[in-house]
Amino acid sequence: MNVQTVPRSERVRQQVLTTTAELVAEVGVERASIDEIASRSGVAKSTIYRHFPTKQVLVVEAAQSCMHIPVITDTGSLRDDLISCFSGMTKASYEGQMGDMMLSLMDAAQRDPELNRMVRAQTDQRRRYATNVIERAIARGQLPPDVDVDLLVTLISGPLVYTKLVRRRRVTEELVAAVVDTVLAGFLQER
Amino acid sequence: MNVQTVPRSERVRQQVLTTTAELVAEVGVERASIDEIASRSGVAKSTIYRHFPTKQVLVVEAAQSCMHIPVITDTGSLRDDLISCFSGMTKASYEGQMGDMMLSLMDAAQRDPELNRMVRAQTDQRRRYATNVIERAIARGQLPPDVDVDLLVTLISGPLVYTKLVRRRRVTEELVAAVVDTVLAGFLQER
DNA sequence: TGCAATCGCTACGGTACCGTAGCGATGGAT
DNA sequence: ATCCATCGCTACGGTACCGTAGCGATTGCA
Repeated sequence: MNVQTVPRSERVRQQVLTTTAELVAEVGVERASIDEIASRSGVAKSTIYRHFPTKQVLVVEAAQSCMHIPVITDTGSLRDDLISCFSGMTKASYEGQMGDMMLSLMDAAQRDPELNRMVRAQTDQRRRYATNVIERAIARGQLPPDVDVDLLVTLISGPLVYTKLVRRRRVTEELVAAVVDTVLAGFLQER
Repeated sequence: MNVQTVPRSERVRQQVLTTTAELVAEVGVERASIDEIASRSGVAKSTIYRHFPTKQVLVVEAAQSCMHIPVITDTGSLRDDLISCFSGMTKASYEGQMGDMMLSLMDAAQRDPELNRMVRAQTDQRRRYATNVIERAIARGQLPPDVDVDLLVTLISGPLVYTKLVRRRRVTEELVAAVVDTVLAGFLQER
């Protein structure tokens, strides 16, 4: 059917990865067992071990496979770019499957060096996106050059993450806008 | 030695609870086993089951046993009260043992109704403390009466929780002050 | 000092999971 | 149509954990 034939091996591999992500989202990293992944995915356990040497590796790859990259805009308006940036990151990190996996991944990362590197890399990447947006605004003179960029990023990221992971509420576009507006107002006034 | 003799039963019970908290802080809820708690605490496994019917109950009680209540001040200064309030809550919830337990507790709470009730009760309690401080300030006319209290609490709590749980950095008194100052500045200017 | 409650110890049955192995079946490229 | 890589299936050894049971030892109060 496909003009571009997908290798059988790759199909199986993807099936295992998506099933793993589903199960981790449901029951967490620790309670997600290879046996369950096997029976759910229809892929034999032995086949899973032919693709992934261990459960840790499988979980890490599964998590990576469903991390989307947010789109970064450059409209010239700091406010709009920030809202767009953080809305995108929220969708990518805290909605759907990824949202259900996040807490368990972060917990497991406290004890699994491999997972830890992945989670931290992801966090740093997110912060870098925001930092870039802010530094462009500084270059345009929309923010004073001595602004505490790190604090600014934390002040915006924090409430969104907190709303999702601690309060377990949806992070709406309105919330993102309210957070950005209030924080920017605070930063612009304070000096 | 003690004038007030502590019942033997109570000593053992406390020993089990503190050991459980320690182990959960180390390896998380899922990997904390009764056998390990028994050998670490020096309390026999059979004795543990004489006190706690199941592991879930034990974990819940252990977590509750090391939740401290922050002291709430009322100095008349909104800024100072907020800083004091959130510094206290940070110490109580995100430092020491509790800090190491938090992520795993929140993750486990996603699947354990008992734990979930406890974590949410704790979160709500924290928010109520902050809400009270803010409403006192509104009564004093230090904030406009139509302030979005919920958003304000989220804007302050969020960055602190994010700093601790996601970035895994210490929440310093300076950070609390910087967050409170910036957020308050944003709220006071915005109208 | 005696007695009843409580404890520690050891062992057990049952379950769930990990990761491996062997073998027959399948499927897709040639 | 053939053939080799890949798969599914079943079974296994080993480990870890849960929660229970029985019994002898200890503790602390009377």
